[in-house]
Amino acid sequence: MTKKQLDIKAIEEKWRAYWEKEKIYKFNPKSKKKIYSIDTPPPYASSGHLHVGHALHYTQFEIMARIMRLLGREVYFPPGFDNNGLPTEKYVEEKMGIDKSKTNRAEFRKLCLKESEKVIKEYSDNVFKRLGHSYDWSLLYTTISLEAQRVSQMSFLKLVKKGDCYRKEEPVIWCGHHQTALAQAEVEDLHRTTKLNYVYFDVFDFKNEKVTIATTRPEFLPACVGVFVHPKDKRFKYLVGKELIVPLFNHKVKVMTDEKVDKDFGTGVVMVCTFGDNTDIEWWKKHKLELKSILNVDGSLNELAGKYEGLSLEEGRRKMLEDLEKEGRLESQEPLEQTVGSCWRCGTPVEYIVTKQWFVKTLKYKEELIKRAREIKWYPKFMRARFENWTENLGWDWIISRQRYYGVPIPVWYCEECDEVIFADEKELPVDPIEVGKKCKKCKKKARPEKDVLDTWMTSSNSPEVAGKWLENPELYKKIKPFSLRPQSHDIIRTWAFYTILKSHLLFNRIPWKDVMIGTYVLDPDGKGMHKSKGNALWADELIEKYGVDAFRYWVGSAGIGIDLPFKEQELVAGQRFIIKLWNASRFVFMHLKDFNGKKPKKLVEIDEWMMQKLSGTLEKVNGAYESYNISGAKREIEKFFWNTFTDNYLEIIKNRVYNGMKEEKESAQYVLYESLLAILKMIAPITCFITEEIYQNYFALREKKKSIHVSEWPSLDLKGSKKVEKVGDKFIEVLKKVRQVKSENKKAMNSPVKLMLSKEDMRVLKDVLDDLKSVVNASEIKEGKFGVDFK
RNA sequence: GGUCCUGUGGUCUAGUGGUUAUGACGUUCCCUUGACGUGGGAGAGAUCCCCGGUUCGAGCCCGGGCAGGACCACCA
Repeated sequence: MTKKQLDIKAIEEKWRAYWEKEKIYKFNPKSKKKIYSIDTPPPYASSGHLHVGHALHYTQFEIMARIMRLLGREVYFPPGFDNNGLPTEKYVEEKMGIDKSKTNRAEFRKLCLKESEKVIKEYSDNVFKRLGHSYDWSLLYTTISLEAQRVSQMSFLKLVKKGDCYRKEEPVIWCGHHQTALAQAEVEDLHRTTKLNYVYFDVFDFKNEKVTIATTRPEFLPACVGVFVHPKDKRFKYLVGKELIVPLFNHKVKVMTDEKVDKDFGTGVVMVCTFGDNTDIEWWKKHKLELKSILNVDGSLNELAGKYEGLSLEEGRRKMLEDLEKEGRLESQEPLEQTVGSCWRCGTPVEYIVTKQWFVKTLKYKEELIKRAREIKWYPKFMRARFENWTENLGWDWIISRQRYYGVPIPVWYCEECDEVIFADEKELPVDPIEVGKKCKKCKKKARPEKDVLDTWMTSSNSPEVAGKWLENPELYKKIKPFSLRPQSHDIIRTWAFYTILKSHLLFNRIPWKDVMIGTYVLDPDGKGMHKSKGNALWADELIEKYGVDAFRYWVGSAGIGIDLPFKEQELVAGQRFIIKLWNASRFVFMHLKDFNGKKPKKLVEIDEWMMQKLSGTLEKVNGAYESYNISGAKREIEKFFWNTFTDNYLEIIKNRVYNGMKEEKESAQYVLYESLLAILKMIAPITCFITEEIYQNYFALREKKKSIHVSEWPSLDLKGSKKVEKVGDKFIEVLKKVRQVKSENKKAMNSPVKLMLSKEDMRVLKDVLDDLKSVVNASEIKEGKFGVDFK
């Protein structure tokens, strides 16, 4: 027999092209099958270079799509790309070397769109198609498409109509670098060491009386609007109601009390500024303090900062500290570990400024949202706790307006005269208000278009509606909603999952999807998070180049859902071995199926029947694991069955029969070889999709008459298992193992000839399978007696 | 500070109150058998993080620790 080398790359290319040409994964809306729809996470379309964590995540639910197809569902699996928002803006600015604030919005958006298209093409080819992903490409969507904009704007208008969306002047979280408002979910912790400064304040009308206040943000002195002490703090009782003079700026502020003051922090006296932090906002609202906004939108100090105007906060702080020191007002400084909020994109510490923004009501729906989330099945279950934890702790309504250039425009105009808000008509969506003139209905004056855009989550939260063509094809949408599955990673439960559940609840009064599957989070081999900046990120394309896609997918298949997984290259080696083994086992099987008549024999040889029983049991277990998103559990079962039962044992047992056996015994083995190999291929096909297709097409396709193994049906074996056969087979394997052990102990080859002695009991059990036993252990005879292996 | 997850041979991992505690990688020894040496067989290697408790019986359930991780909150 000539060695047939496996050319993995050629196989991958061949079937990739075939699947695309034959539209194997096309969704058929007329199908009678139950629909399984996937609300895919649209990746940011950036470069085609993908790190293993992402590649694993996307492949993980892609495997689910294949599984559901195999289990008889009509799978709706649209690919999507997110090219809406800051990352795209930044990418275009950097690549083109332009400053977006110096171009006009329409032009900049055009550039972004053009760039996105290129990137999407690159990404689709180099990543998704390369990895063998089974999307229906005719359903491709992007978050910046006109249709996505329409959905996003429509959802906005509907929420406004329902009274769940409002515009209000509020302090908002602000990124000075990006010059935009941020949502709570976009803020990340930044640990740093700063200085706690002890500063003297004079007490008004109290000669020589001074109060020391500890502050980490002296640059906010011009915005100081009040001073607080704890109501039960005896040290400062005398101060309450008096006024202090703010150093450097000399305006007076009142001393008040609040329970929230920590007596033991600093000096126990706190200044409130508008706004240095969250507590400032809380006290400002609660005690109805004056508003002194000292920040420009770029984070620099404005005219209220007097001679410090125009300085950045950092510079302002330095200057003010210098001046405080000169005046002898800086008593001391001490280092302080603190955590501040920062922009998740650029790391700039966030500030708070007061502007008019659009909000979606969320706080009043907390409880309802938690109830909704309980209607959804979470895989793994404990991930729901993250959602509940986040929802319970929410402190702000969702701010949806962003001061950015590129994004979905907010479809409103404001009357210059009466400040009346003019909303777009549902029929004219999508609309960019900048490009459309509107007049105020009341005063007939020209209206000013809104320049802000919607938070990108405003669109992403309607991914089921975009992917499912809510407005474009309502008939279709009706069929596939609610979606069957939302696959996503755990770090965006508080954003993507949260906002999607919120939007679905508000717009449709139902859940967006039935199941949520949280993907595996990949760590580096030492168990640390992978980051480009840390230099420990591993690239999927390099691994695929080295081991092949199937080996990579094999590794993906071994990952448990919702847990962290340190990357081990070793797993890819194991995958490679598995693929080669599968290939060789198949070659062996086909060698002996050349004259197979394709019929099920009237009677199977006992060991063959046992094999079919084992197969049937495996199919059942794998089916159950697959249905509950337990890919790794299923994979373990398949592997155990394939490697252990099928190749190591069964193939060895029937060897002699298929080479030299009588017609009936050979036909029995042929039938079982055919059925069990086909079943193995199908079971593992969702994971290693290329090699299984290759093997299927080489032999099975002719008889099975399906275009691809990936649109074939789950094997159904009509079997009546008998306890007796099971017992015989298991005993057979037990004896086989014992003989192998003796041979190994005696340093003999596995095919060395022996004479075998079996106990009376074993003889009785094995009486119908002695021929197979004889051939597999190469025994010239089997006699009754005390168990023994004789090498003479 | 709150919530959640995870601690099982050297490494990774399965484990659903009763298993000689699963498998893989590594390691040692043997076998160039007619699919495969990228193979086959055998072996060594585990006080199941610690301390209590429930139970006839705990890796698994409960309580308390310890360690690692994630998410969130607070920080004047």
